[in-house]
Amino acid sequence: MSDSTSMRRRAAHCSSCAMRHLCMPEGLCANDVSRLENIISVTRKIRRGEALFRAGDPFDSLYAVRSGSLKTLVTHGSSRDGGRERVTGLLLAGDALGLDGIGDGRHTCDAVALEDSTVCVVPYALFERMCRETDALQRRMHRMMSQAINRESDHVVRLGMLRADERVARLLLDMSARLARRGYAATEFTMRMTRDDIGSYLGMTLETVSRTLSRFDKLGLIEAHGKSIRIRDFERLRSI
Amino acid sequence: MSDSTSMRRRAAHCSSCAMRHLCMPEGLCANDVSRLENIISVTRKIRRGEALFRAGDPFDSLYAVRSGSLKTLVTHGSSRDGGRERVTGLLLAGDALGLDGIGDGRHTCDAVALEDSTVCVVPYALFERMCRETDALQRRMHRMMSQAINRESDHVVRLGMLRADERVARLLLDMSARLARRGYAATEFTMRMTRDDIGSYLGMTLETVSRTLSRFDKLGLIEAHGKSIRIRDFERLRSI
DNA sequence: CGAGAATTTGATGATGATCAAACATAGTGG
DNA sequence: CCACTATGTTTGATCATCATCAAATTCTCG
Repeated sequence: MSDSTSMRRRAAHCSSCAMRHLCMPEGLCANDVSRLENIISVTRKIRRGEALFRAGDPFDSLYAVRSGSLKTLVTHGSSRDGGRERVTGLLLAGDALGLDGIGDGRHTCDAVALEDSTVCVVPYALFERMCRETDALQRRMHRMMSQAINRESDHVVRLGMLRADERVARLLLDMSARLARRGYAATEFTMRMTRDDIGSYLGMTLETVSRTLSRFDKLGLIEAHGKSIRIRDFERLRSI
Repeated sequence: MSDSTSMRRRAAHCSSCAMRHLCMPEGLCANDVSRLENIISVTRKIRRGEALFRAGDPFDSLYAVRSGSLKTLVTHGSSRDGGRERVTGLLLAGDALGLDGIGDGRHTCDAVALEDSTVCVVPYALFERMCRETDALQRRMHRMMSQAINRESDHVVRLGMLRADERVARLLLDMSARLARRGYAATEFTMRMTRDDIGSYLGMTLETVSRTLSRFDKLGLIEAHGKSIRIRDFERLRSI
């Protein structure tokens, strides 16, 4: 563990926030919940721009975002542009991450903090064992992974058949909905990703992202000042 | 079950093909293997163009392709073009499918046969219970889902940052590699999807797919006669 | 405050979509 | 088995969208 990250025992905090999302203790008896809290008892801080893990790192834990936000990205070992990177995911508080590593025991993408963030660490070996013993937890795990698959496939659909302005509109609405679900304001939020990140995530250039946001602003759909976004007209944004 | 599909008990067949891929019996004792064979003992036939399941159908089984091939697609309940569909996956013999349904108990996409095909049916309730009892099987299940997530995210990357000809080249190489892994010829195969399906899968129009294949043919990279493809120059195809 | 990073905006051009029409192939019924 | 119709494929011509190049401006943070 580098000096730039710290580990702490925080069972109380974890169980009160991220764990509820990650593990959905519904159906777990008090005894199970306390065992689970024991497994998920370490918090890790990641400072803006730092990586929680990188592609190729050995996989040993899942994570749940406790505060802040992260992006996942793959570095495309490709043909001509030797190594452009591509943003594949945007994780907010409560989201689980690290599932990619289960496949071959190594992470397949980088996870980088978009702002100073904290995550709950879930040692996979322990978690897996507990899944086997507690059927509600196993069910929750399977559902979580299935939903991750569906999210990705939604994203594929969006990328493949929407125009640039439609993609941007969807992203804004998606952010809004996700934040609302977490109890934050749905109309006003901060896009932590740079225009470049957004472009990479949506499959377009940063200039097109910028132009699109400017246009939305002029049309009165949103108010965009740098990273801060305010949605003014959900209806028209949806109908784009 | 409609008359166009039939169900049969076929433990022997299933265990000898799809089950090996789906469940990777390594680490299972003889007793476990026989229990598993008992769970996966029904085969279902789907004729070309018919659906194994549709979005919205209640989820109760996973499937493993035993012969033939299928595509998965989502019908995009979208803004202006009221309901275009988008191909999200291409499944070959040995591939698992149906994982999308675990999330909310309903399938989120259609699975349609590209040719007359058969699948092994894996009742999920039984399978899930057995996962809980057999750790090797649970591990296999988790890895399978994780790999599904990674495959999708690869696809996202391809769609978002590759040009049309690069996407087509990747698809051909991907097909070739997957067939080779199954013991089929790597250089010569039949693309069961129509140009329209391919375009939908790769996020471009059928005309562009057709043009690209024609160009590859003229350049001596492949030989394309309708759906039959022969790869003539892997190196140059990779370097596109 | 100052330097590097990020953003905005403009001008231009290439890639791929769209429209259109000829052609091939496969499935169907006489 | 063949003709016929559906469906799928190829190819061409034109045009829109978005990428690229470039430069000015604003933001951020050390």
